[in-house]
Amino acid sequence: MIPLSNSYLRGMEKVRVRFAPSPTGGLHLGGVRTVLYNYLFAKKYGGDFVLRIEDTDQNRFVPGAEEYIVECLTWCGLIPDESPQQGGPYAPYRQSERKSSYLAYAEQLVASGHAYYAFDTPDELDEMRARYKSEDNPSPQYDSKIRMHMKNSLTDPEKAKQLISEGVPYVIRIKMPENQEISFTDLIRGEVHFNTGQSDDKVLLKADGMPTYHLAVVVDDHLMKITHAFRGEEWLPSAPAHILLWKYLGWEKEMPQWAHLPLILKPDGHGKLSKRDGDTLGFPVFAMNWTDPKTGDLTEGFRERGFLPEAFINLLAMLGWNAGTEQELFSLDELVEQFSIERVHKGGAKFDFEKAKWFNHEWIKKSSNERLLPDVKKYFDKAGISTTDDTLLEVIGMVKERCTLLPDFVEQGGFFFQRPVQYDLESIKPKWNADKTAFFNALTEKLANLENWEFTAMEQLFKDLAADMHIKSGELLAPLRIMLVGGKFGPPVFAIAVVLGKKETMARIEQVLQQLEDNI
RNA sequence: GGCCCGUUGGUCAAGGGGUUAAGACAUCUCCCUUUCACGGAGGAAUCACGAGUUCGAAUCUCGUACGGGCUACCA
Repeated sequence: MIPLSNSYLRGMEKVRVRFAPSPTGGLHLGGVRTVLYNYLFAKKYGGDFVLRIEDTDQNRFVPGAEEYIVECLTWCGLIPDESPQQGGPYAPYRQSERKSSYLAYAEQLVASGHAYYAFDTPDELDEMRARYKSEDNPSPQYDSKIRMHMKNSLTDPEKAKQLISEGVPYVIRIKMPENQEISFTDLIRGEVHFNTGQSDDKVLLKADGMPTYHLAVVVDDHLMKITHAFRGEEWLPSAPAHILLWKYLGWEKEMPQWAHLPLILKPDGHGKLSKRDGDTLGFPVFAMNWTDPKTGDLTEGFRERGFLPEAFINLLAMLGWNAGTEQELFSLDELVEQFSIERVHKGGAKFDFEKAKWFNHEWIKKSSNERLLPDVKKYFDKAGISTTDDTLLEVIGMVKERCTLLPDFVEQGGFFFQRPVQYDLESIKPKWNADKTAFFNALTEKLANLENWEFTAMEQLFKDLAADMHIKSGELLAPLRIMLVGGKFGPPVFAIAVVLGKKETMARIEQVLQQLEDNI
């Protein structure tokens, strides 16, 4: 933990950050990276990381999505200090459960003249947009120029009172100043300036009584004492409205410091990465598999694709941040220690799946066999190959440098536990002859009598026999490999034979010898 | 359209007035390895453009171009 001396840390106040997803579906790469940067920042300064569920939109609510998000965070090792599941001093952590508290704040804003009631129906809003739409203004907004032509408590206060008493549905909108400069310091971008005349009068409280994101973030960030707000760059345009809200509610001194994170872009750089890109480009964009409860559609996740959480976190961290050194491989602890918000990039990064795989490959190589065991075992189980921990541990050690994704272990190590389903006979048949048959017959005999079943003894025996029979051992090694492994891959042949054991090694040689005889 | 943000090899990027403009992924060549990998050596490849400031600009300023985001009773 670092002393609270940086300029962006106010005094001795405890750092508190939050990740506030809305439970509408799978958790996207960019979402996890936002969590990660939040988490790293909080932990670096000994602060708290809170998970708050922004389920204010009943229409978009998807059952199971919240549980899914929690599971993703657990898989990644980014455990919140406070959440709907664990609770905490500022519970509840689901905005739907805090519904009752927002109305008062919205009304306070109306009372102070910073917000107003609006009664326009969706159809009337459409009509307004259609009416003001022009080439110069393709998307008209409900703003300071237009609001006086609409149905609200600004245009007709008496009527508004009446409508409310009659129970006519209404929304509460913020009254954006006509022409006011708003500046703030973004931790990543520096000074950012806006003119309020460009922003619309955003709805703060919806007709169903639920707050919109705009009201809910500021109220909850305030109530939960959030000190630093990290979110995607797509929120930058609405930041002025949020800043105004902090001011109008009288909380300006406690406003969190903002940091708008760069976006993660499609590999071709056109637009932000979305769920559909994963489907078309052949790589996952979600952290874990997500099944849409309505359609039943499955979208693949990094976890199921065979990524280690360590690698997933690592590659995400490097998408928009680096330590300024040549180090690229970081554990979560190292990231916590070295992360610095000032080294986060301003520009979006195009996602490169090849590099992502490289990170996983590196993490597989540097992880202990014991660490890998449970994950690898799952894939063997899934393939219906039974293993024993002792042997699997050994096999993992032998093949891990050849594995990029977890499922590769089955491909690279399956033959240790099961006879190959197919033998690549084609690559040995052309050069096969009676001498070689004789050699392998002699070999099995000698092997049967070999007392110490270990690498050098076997290799010596093999070479001596080849020399005796005047055959180059190089021409013999390839067939032997195929007999044991099925194809031209894998660790050194004699190392494989050691693990296979005498009985199985000889059985495989004899089996293929037989097949060769039948075939030629 | 308007507003905002951005721009160093194909990709991630270091570098913040004077550098042969790091490193990694991918790619190519070679070495190691009687397989596949790992590993090692090397190659090709970059400061969007135009002005300005300066003895000197990838670095500072301004324009332009291009890219992205936002422009909902979604977040």
